[in-house]
Amino acid sequence: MVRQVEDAEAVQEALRRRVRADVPGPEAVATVAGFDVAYDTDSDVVAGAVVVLAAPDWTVIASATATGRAAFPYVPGLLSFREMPPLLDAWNNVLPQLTAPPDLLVCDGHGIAHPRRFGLACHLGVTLDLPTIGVAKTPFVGTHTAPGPLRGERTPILLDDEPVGAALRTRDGVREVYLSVGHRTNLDSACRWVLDLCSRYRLPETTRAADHLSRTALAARLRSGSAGDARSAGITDGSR
DNA sequence: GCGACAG
DNA sequence: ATCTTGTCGC
Repeated sequence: MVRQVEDAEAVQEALRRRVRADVPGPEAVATVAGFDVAYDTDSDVVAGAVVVLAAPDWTVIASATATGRAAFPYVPGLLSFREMPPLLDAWNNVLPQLTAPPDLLVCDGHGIAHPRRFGLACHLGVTLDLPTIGVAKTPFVGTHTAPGPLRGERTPILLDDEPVGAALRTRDGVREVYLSVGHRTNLDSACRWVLDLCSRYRLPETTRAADHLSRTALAARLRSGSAGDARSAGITDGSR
């Protein structure tokens, strides 16, 4: 497993140079995709989910899941190697439902706020070559002070004296979220769109919908035994 | 050397 | 991530 870790870190070092974290973000966002993975710790079964929401009210217009077995352990700093396989499978399942790629991707976890500046959001963004933001529920690396209590207030997350993300208050009085650029956008734009996605709850609608779907898919997969049918193959119908 | 450590 | 009861608040 030591070897597995060293290889993964080498892959990160190689791919990190493709990350674009200081470029203009999407001007307009017609559709945004949310990504999440649910786990069954006993069986090692995982379920990845992708949801696509449409502006301006972020209604779910498409979604898909994919289930499988975790092929990589959870190692802090190497989360993407655990979550990318189910997420890419779910992505491939949702693509046929779309007429155009989403303008923005939002995933659970960090982007460049990462020990090697290459968190899950970077890996996903670089792989799919689309604007991507990482939104995490807890800090990972760097330091920050508490932002003010009102929606929209934010403070920088500093790592080696560099701003790599923001602690952002998405609703008045709630605990902040920790966001960072994944790929092809910048911090201001990322904060702007995350706030737009948080009109009712602390977490973005993308995260909530993807989280719900991944849990549902995992439960369904655990309920209906072995591989072979459409569900265990990961083929799920999109909403509409 | 000793902890901390996204999900 | 996941395991879990009650409880506070809109």
